[in-house]
Amino acid sequence: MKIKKLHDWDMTPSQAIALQRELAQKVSVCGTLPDIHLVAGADVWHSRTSGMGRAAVVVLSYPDMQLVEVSRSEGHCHFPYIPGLLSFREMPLLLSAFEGLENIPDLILMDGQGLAHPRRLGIASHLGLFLNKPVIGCAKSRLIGEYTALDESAGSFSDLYHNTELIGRVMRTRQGVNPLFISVGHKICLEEACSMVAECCRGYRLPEPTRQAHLAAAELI
DNA sequence: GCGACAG
DNA sequence: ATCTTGTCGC
Repeated sequence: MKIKKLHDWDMTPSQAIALQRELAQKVSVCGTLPDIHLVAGADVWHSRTSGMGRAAVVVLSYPDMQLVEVSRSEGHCHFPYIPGLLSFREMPLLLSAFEGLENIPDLILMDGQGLAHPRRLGIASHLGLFLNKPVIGCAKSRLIGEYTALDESAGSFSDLYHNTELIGRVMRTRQGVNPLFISVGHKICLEEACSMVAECCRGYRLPEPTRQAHLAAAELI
């Protein structure tokens, strides 16, 4: 798929933070979804020894959740992992993988936060600006925000707040497992983001697009 | 100053 | 995140 070049990636952490503050103003935190036929999942795998990484994007049919396409991209990761600056480490590879995609997804589930970020520009929101598509942030753990304990049962949830601001939702997708941290990435509202994640689950903790992207990044697909 | 901290 | 088999629990 075609991707517009918003900006370069060669910058210092403090420049990256300034850029995040600017880009956050362009994020669309609402929007009605179009008809969904294809849903993509994206994830990045990192080697512990070499500085190499591998991004994987999978496209699944909706609501069947059948694998339609896999696109991967490998390379060296230049930017270090710094909490709050994840996209500057993972996005260059991720965008290469999206460029190789032939089937254009209607919606993307990204492994990581969207608005649930100190400057409201987690990797899911950042990705949404590049792709100009609806993106949902679907993280496996918390970056920021507070929430009250949720029930152990599948489907239970709790709102995630940063001070008084609602920034996401903590959702148990399966009984007895740790919850997921869902937040708006781009061009979607929190309610729709949560219902889409729930509709993409097939008995596992992770929704199928994210789960299969994780497998594809580890070359298990 | 100290602890917390997506992947 | 990565390295990794069996093992414990629902």
